[in-house]
Amino acid sequence: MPETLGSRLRRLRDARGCSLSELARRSGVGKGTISELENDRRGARLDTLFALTTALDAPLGALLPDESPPAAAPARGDSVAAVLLTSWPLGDRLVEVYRAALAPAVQDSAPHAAGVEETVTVVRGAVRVGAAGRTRELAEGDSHRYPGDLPHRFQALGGPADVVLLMHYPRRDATRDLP
Amino acid sequence: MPETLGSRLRRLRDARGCSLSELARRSGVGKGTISELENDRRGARLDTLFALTTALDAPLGALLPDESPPAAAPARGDSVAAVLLTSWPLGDRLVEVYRAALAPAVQDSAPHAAGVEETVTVVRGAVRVGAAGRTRELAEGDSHRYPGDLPHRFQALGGPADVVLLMHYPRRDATRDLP
DNA sequence: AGCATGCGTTCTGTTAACAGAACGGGAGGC
DNA sequence: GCCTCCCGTTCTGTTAACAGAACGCATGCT
Repeated sequence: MPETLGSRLRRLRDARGCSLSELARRSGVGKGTISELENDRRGARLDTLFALTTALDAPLGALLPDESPPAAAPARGDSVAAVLLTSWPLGDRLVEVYRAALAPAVQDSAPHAAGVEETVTVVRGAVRVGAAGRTRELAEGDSHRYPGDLPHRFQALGGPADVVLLMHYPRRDATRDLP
Repeated sequence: MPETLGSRLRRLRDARGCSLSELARRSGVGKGTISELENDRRGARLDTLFALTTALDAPLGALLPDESPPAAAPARGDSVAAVLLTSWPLGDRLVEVYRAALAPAVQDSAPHAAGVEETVTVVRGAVRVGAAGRTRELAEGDSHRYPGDLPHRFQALGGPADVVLLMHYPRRDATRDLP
């Protein structure tokens, strides 16, 4: 039986020893709504879920598919499998942290939006990475930063490698395009 | 401006260099829907958010209020607040990735177990960090690696700073003391 | 100039999520 | 027995999220 939103909600409510009617009272959400949510007879709006989890003193994530990184579709690439660990806004910018596994084959990457910077830190193995024509060879523990708005390339050397990839996105104005 | 769902969605989309129309095409969500979501003119259903984050290759959490759910309680020193993002075993070793916020005050750290290495990458601000007597000054985007089994020191320069911290433990049973 | 293409916003009709009322059922009290 | 509470489900009318079309505004191309 696949873990559905309704089952998670019911389990959470039961765990709190809270009746459906009482949850309706405390959360301000209608009884019928909760009943049909628990039986997967309808979808939910975000504000509804938020009202429910708040009343149950649980984080919103308690109702969501155990997404976290693993379920989040790994970024594509023939020889790169990247999983987003976290992202957070810093003022008007965005920072993302990936864990990535590199296969020995060469992986070329198209340029990203203007102003993006990437930083790679090798956790296992050795890699050659960087902007096209300016790649660097990194051993375990080494880091390299390069512009992400130019074509760039990943390549593990002598076996698979693991890296941590930091993406640094700039302000949302620049729209320069590339040759 | 207090970080709304619409702003997070727009930032995420911009970060991917994806136009609103293209996101509509890829996700199957109507253009009008996305436009009004980004301008906070309506709330969203969960399935809609899922379709959008999937098309953007991001976890659902990227759109939700920053409740930093899965991670353990922050480890803290006087001027360092670190949150474990992920850890994974590599053979007989262990790698941990932290996101850490540094206050301007100096934070000295006792040596860790022998063989531990740390790598710091600055995400915002500037820091001085490294083994005692051999610290380095890092600007935004810079990285520095140093031995964790010697006394070392963190210090944000000229305001609070954010860093990503990689811990490389030689043995798997090493404890997560920080920093 | 004119026409095309792509962008983001606003408009329009449909559908479904919602609150609350009505319903049926089990557990106690007297 | 009957009455009363509370439970969870189902029904009913309202409201708003939605898809898609229509719109206005840029930029580019001949």
